[in-house]
Amino acid sequence: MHVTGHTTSGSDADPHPGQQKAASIRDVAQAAGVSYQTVSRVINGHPNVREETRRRVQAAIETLGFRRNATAFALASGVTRSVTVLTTNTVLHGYAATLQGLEEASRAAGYPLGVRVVTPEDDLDRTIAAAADTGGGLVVIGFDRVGAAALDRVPAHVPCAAVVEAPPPGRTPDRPAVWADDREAARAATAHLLALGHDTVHYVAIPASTGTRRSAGPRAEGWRQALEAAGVVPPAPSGKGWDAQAGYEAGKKLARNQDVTAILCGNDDLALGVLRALHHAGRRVPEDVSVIGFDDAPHSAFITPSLTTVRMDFQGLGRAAFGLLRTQLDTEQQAPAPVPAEPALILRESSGPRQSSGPRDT
Amino acid sequence: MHVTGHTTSGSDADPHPGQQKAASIRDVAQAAGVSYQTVSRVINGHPNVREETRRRVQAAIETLGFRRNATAFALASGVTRSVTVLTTNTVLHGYAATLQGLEEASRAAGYPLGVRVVTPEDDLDRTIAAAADTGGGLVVIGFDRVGAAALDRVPAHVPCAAVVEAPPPGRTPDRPAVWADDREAARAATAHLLALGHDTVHYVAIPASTGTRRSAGPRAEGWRQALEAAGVVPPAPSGKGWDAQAGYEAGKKLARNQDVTAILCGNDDLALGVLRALHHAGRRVPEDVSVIGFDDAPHSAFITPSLTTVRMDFQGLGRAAFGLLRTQLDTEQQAPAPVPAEPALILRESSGPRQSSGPRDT
DNA sequence: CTGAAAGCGCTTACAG
DNA sequence: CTGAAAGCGCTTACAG
Repeated sequence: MHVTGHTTSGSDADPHPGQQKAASIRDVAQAAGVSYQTVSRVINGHPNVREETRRRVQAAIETLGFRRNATAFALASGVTRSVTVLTTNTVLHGYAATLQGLEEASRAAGYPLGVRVVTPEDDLDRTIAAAADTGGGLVVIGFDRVGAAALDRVPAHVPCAAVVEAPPPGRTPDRPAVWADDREAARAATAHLLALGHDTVHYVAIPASTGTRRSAGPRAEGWRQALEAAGVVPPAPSGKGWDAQAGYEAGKKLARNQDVTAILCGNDDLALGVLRALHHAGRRVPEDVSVIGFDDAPHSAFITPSLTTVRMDFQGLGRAAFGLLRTQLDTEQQAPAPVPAEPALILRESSGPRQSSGPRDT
Repeated sequence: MHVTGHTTSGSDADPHPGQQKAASIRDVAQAAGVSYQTVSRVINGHPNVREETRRRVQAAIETLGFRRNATAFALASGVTRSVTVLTTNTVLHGYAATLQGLEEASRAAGYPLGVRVVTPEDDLDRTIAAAADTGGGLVVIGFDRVGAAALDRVPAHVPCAAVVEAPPPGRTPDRPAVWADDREAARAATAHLLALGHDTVHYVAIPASTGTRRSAGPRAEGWRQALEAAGVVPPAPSGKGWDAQAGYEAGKKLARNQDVTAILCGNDDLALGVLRALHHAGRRVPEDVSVIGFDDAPHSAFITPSLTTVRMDFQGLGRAAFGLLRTQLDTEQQAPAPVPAEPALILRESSGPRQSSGPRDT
């Protein structure tokens, strides 16, 4: 049964929630016997304040429990130290982990963090403007089409950093951005399966982040490159979505084809669905089919069979993106943004050598 | 390989990022040939404005791309429509899904949403004060000890709503709060296993949210009640953590005991670990052991065996909590907060009748 | 229906 | 080293 609590003080109509008003800079000044300007100097750490004066002001601040009004500060100074992240999703592993990294970094730096989800139905420009109105800067997560579109539409004067898929070789994003080399990681994962004796590797794709262009995304490209480098004609990729259900659909079809002995998936959720479909079809993993995922989501090490996958340092990307934004927001010298870890292939139970057992007679 | 992009306009030293200043209320007034006060009336939808005047102001607003400065509005009006959520975690299913619901609801209402993670190392009071300084209200996620402690320390004058575990029967939280009846859900899940013929049900617990009190949390209590109602002495609960690794540790021990034929877990991650441990020990699920989880995380339907679990409407809780906060922030009449769905037992492959096969001879 | 004044709580120059 | 003034962009009463 669902239940809701009551309101604390009962009355809905009372616009004055009791409690005295917060102390202002002038209250402190009066208590310390100085002008409020001097209080401003103290709370901003200005050098030119006599030691004893500073002490007196500090004492008054403590006593009154003064905290500088952030809104007034922002309005008067024109600086807003805050970040709002624009993303299409907050729960899928890649997004959630990136968000986690952003939160960590913003917390360490003392920046408030805002989050706004953008959906395909939204008026992108309105959403961006509203987020920018908050002051501070934007970090946009551009892993998918809508996210990438949002990034494209951020006005040039708005401080902004992005975390994106690996851009095409030689190309560099228009905006400050961070990414991991998932193209190379996909290539390496595919090459690994080939080296295991598989004739080819099938690919279950995540949706592309680019619009109508030729690109199918870095992961698909890396997969294709590895195949072509081995003289193998890439089979048609499948997959229409991000989640396990989409993986299941794609997996059902692949499972029917006895020639399929190795599958690379665009993320671990897809791989989970593929595994399930393979199980339903009675095909063993890794004996009959090898499966490799992407991202190393938390559950991937614990499912059975445990999932071979490419570990991605999304948290690191989030932290780095925050660093990139901060250099635009804060003129003071600051520690360089931490460097994310490289993607790494994690070998587990779901992949193995091609078994030369059964011939291709379905 | 990790790579970072460049900054857009090159120069780090340029404090003026080009672009003209945003239009103010006065700019609009001048363009429309009225006083800025009239502009204020128009943007606030005041009734007493001549239709033609309104139109002229609107036109000027469009032309200049005016957007009301949120900071100035907040300072002058004293109202801040924003929420910041205080949580100990953003990625575990229950937390992430609650956050998702909060984001949805805040977006629908046009409220900016902030997120701040609190850790045991933090000075709670400082963190809370900083979050409250942002203006607006707080929503605290009190599923665990640190979250519950944070909730306790929110000053009385700060608008605040919480999402918590089910409180002890008859007790009601000090603050406006929402919760689901997971006590009853745990009772029902346990009763279901008993009805399936299992002699007893073991419990792998999530950490308790209360401090040193007697309570082990509603889920543990519901489990215990169901056992006692059936005249079964509850075995000692296990589990020391939230994640699959903790479940694996607990599962290893339970797997050794051949008397164990049914296990209820405090969440799906723990259940995943338990499943893995059972697999390693060669005990089949559900033939030898039935396992039931809690929460219905996204992957639970796709693992093998698929997980019987209690579905929790965390998103609904998030939405409801936002509604509870909004009534404190906004005096205008508003639609009542949506009611979350009841917890529901979802039967899948991991649970089944007690097999009377082997006797208890280990 | 519309304008001129005062103020939200702070900061940034300007004077001593 | 410290104070008095003006202003950030808006709103809320007060006058017409």
